[in-house]
Amino acid sequence: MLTHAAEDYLKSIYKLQEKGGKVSTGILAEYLDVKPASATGMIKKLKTMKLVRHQRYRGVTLTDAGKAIALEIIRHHRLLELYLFKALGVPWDGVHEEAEKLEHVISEDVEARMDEFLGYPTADPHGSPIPDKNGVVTKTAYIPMTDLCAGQSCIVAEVSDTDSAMLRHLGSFNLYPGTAFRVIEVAPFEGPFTIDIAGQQVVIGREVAKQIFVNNVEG
Amino acid sequence: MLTHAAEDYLKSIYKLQEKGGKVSTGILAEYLDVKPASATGMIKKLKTMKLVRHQRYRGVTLTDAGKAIALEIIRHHRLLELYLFKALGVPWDGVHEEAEKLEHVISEDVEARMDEFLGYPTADPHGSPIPDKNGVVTKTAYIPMTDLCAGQSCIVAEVSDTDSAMLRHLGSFNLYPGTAFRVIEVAPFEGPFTIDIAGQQVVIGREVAKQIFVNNVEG
DNA sequence: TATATAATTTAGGTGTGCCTAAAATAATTT
DNA sequence: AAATTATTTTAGGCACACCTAAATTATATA
Repeated sequence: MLTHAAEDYLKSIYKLQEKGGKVSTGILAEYLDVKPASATGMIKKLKTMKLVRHQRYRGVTLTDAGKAIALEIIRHHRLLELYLFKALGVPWDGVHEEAEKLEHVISEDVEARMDEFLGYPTADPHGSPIPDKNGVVTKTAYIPMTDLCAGQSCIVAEVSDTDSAMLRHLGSFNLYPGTAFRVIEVAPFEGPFTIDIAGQQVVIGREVAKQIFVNNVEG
Repeated sequence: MLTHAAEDYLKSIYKLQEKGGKVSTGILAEYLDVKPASATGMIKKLKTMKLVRHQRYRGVTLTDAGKAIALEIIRHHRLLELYLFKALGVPWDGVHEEAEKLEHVISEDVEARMDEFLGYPTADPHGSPIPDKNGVVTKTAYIPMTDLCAGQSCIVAEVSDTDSAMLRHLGSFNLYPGTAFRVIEVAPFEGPFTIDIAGQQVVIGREVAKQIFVNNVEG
């Protein structure tokens, strides 16, 4: 069995390589809030286990074995998030933190039971896809909210799950995956978005909008 | 926050001192499957944190602070066992192992939600009492099954939770806390018990009987 | 091309929790 | 009381996952 830290590294490498191919030690270290030297050390360890490929100064990539483990951990995480949300009513801005600890500890048996209870779901409370038992992820190309123009309407598909204060903020006006809204105005010079959610007008800043991805864009 | 290992030590000291007052380093080490020298090391650490009292060669005891933490961990453990059993259908011979890992990781918030879901229960699937939020345990003096005589009937109150093979065995003839049975025969010279469970005759050996505690003895 | 800057790796160190082997202490037996 | 046995403690080590500081290597700028 791998250590928790090793699992976290694999998961992080997977996420970073999704948007950018090879992952540099520095980026990885920053993502994990760890010094680059620590990341180098773990990369070496993972390399001896044949879970990553690595060339000095050229970044890391996951091997198939490494990717399989990363996807398993991500599956644990997202199923847990959804379970905590639906079965225990944990608010959506709290599930990430909780799942972060549980994901390393839950057995395959308990995971399968949660999966069954939830009816074999495909997305977590933030809209991120849940890999299936075999590690297959169905990823859809969502549109960044920042690409929207005034007059367009859409449905929220996915929201970044890392910043719980932002999630509380979005929750306060019911902006969840599945929620529909229409863009009323986009202020010039990288300004904020004014949108209409079920008749309510809400202003959303650029930084927040960057974390929101949408679907079914019309108009 | 304490380390997982430290929490396990506190929990073990609590359980051992329940039946025997002061706990020797050797007994503690054996219970935790660790060398005595390792136990000495942890005891020293816990002493500097004022969680235990210790005199060389005279054993350890928990301080009030240490006891409070031990009871909190035990509460986590037993609530988790019951939750896994009732909400997710994990078989009773598997919940102990699973809870052992989860107890160190679950938040107070999730625990409170499980407690609410379960209707503020007072015993886990093995009949062990669940301490309340303030660390108060209502312990009842149960009777060891080995004290029973032929002709007596009773209700199962509690069963040791550590040996999962034995739990599977007991489960196979529906011997759970709450199950009623009547002693038909006790073989002489420390022999086995023959009992009647809902019309079925079952033979239970001494070693197994030692792990069973009963209630409401009649006849 | 030489030099400055940034990224990466090496080297050495910390705290935790475990280990073994040997020494010290206490309890038990003769 | 002395010797044996068992328990407990000390001493020294190991693996893990992190750290800082310095050296190396690559990239960008003058």
